[in-house]
Amino acid sequence: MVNFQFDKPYNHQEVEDKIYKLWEESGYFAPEAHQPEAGNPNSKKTFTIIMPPPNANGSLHLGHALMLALEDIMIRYYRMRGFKTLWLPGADHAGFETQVVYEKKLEKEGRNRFEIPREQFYEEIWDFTQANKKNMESQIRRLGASCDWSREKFTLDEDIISKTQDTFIKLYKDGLIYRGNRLVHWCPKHQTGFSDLEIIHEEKLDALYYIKYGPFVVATVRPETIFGDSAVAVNPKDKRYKNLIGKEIEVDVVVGKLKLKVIADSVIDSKFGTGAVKITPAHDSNDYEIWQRHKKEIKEPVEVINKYAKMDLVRHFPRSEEAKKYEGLKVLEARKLIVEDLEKRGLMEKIDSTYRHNVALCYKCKNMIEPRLMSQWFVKMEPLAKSAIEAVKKGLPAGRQGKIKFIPERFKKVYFHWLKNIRDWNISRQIVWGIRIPAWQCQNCEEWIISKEKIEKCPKCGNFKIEQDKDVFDTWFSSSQWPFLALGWPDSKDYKTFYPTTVMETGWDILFFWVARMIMLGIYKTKKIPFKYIYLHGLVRDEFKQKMSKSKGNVVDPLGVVNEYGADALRMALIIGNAPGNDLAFSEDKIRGYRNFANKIWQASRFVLMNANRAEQRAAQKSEPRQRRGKIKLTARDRKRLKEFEALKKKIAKQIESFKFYLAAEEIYHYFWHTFCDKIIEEMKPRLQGKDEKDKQSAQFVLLEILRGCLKILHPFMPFITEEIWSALPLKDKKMLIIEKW
RNA sequence: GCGCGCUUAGCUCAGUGGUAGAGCGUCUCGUUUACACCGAGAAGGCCGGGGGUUCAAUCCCCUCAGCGCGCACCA
Repeated sequence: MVNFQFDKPYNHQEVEDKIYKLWEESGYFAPEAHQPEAGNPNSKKTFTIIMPPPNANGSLHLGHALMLALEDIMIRYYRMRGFKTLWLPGADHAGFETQVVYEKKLEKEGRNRFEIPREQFYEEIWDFTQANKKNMESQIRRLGASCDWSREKFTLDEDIISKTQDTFIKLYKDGLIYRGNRLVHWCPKHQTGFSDLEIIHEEKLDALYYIKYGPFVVATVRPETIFGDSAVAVNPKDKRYKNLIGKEIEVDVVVGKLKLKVIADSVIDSKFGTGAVKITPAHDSNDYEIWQRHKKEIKEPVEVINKYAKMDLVRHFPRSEEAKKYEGLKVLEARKLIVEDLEKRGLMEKIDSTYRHNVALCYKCKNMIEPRLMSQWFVKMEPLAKSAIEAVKKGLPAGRQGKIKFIPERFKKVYFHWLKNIRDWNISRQIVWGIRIPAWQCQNCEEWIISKEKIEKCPKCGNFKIEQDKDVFDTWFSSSQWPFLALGWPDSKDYKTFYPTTVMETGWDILFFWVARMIMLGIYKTKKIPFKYIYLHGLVRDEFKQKMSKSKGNVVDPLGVVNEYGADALRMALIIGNAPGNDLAFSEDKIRGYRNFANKIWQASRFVLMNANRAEQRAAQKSEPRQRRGKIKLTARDRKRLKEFEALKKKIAKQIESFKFYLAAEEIYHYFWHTFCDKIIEEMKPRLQGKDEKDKQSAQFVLLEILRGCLKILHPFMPFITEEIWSALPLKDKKMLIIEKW
């Protein structure tokens, strides 16, 4: 009789932690430890995934669980196929994101980041992320991820910081980074500037004010910016204003009178409003663009709103009593006041209160973005974007590298569209938590010196008052270099062995933030594509297809699910029915279904093993199927069953290799339950009870043979239960299932 | 404004140029010693509307509608 007792029903809680420990102790997560044998056709091939490093500022969510499930399926499959397989885990310091999380914590404690010295603030967040990182790592383990912990990297490891700064320096030397005084998306709450990607647009109902403006009437939603106006613009073809173009006009702006030029620009739509627009280059991005084109005609931008989104007027209108009234008012308060003042003076022509338009908001706090003129470091994107387009369209010319492929393909279009219309990237952030920009400025002559080392003396004017830029990089600037930096570029063995990596698997929501930029900077630094495939998964939503969010209270904690139903069930629930790029509806019913499936596997295995006799067990110890079969004569029907199974195996292999995990998982689920259990086992029952020894042997052989095959196929999807059952199979010199041949 | 996606059984979704599929749910039956986290069976769909290509369309093309989403410097 078989020498094991399976619990009934299957108890994942007793199995999962134990199995993960065994894997980890075995060392098989590292490519060195599962070194494929010679003679294996795949033994020289590598399969590499760099794990998108989760933010070390909280717990894992279902999106992480999906990412881990997908990547672990690939990794386990290719490991079992004899590839040299590396899955490199990491953790992200996640600059701005983490600082915001930490600031919220400070707020609860009644503290504020601006009261804390920079170094102390950094230290505190460091400790905070280290604690979170540990927690996160244990959560990743709970989900069964077979990643190589010995190679884990953190985005603030010393070498990563240093090499990120090197990239900045190289870009600067190549003329791809410049210091630009430009209009930047500024969040008054978070007190930092952003790139174009960190703002969102939302439609809003606002009033459109028609203001008498010298000889014009201009329409604006932001009358409070009138103090900073630099010009008035019309369309060059607009007959109404033709003879005013180029003239200077005088405008009453309550706190004083402004002398402004009338300029012509073709972006002005003569049908909108009155066809005349007041131009405020310091506080509006359109107006800024117009200023860029008409610098010689327009007077310099005047900033009348400060970084707290409050009025800052008096310095521009020192003699005006009215200006004092406005000083320090918040933008909306100032708007109310200026409307009143304009009305008092009879300067308000009319107010259209039904105006719908899009406003820019901070993606994090959803407060209004206040565009500000600021000096920041910008990356010139066009040349980088060009190579990134080529890498997907034609492949890189260097070293005949193939094209990067998208799964699903439709994201290619979105990718191209973004890259073709790309604008320069502001990488300066006015926060503390991140990699310091290696740039120094002479406080005397304002010269910038780019250097990782401290600069003592200005090379231009000889002054000794030099200060380092207080800003840090946009996190995505370092993240964009992650694949090659995490592998120890440029001379590590890992980099040489595993780069370019095979698959980049991540959410489509960070296609621009991360994926596109990894391709750009990867090619720029290494001359190679960073990965061959991009697999983009969708959002995990709740059972009603609602976005999960804390405020809605519909967030599902993956660890809670693991505790109750097991990691294997969770993985199946995340994979099945989830085509790449599509959002997934996640429900408790679904997980329950796959928990039941786990039990089904358990029970069927129990049955097969209880019915395998000693002879069969001895035979099963041989490694080759033909040896295993030995002298057993199979019936025609049994041979057919085995053939069917071989065909299924091939089909599933093909599905996995073409990234159709949702199909592969469903296929094996269906086969195991409704063919193996419902048909094969059922038809074997009378034979196992029968008197015909030969027929019995044939039946026993087929059952065991298909079971072991199913466990292998199932293993990438449901690694815990399959490994546990595998350990009970009667096999001699058995390896762990994780490194068995698929 | 530009672009993308979706519309198939009550729900969530697969799918293929040749008379419709899964899971969950529903209904009926069943306590056969692997499993009630089970088994046997059933009901349930003009595959969003219209047009076209084709011997044949849920699948290809056009168009309309509804929903969702991305990008975007129109005051």
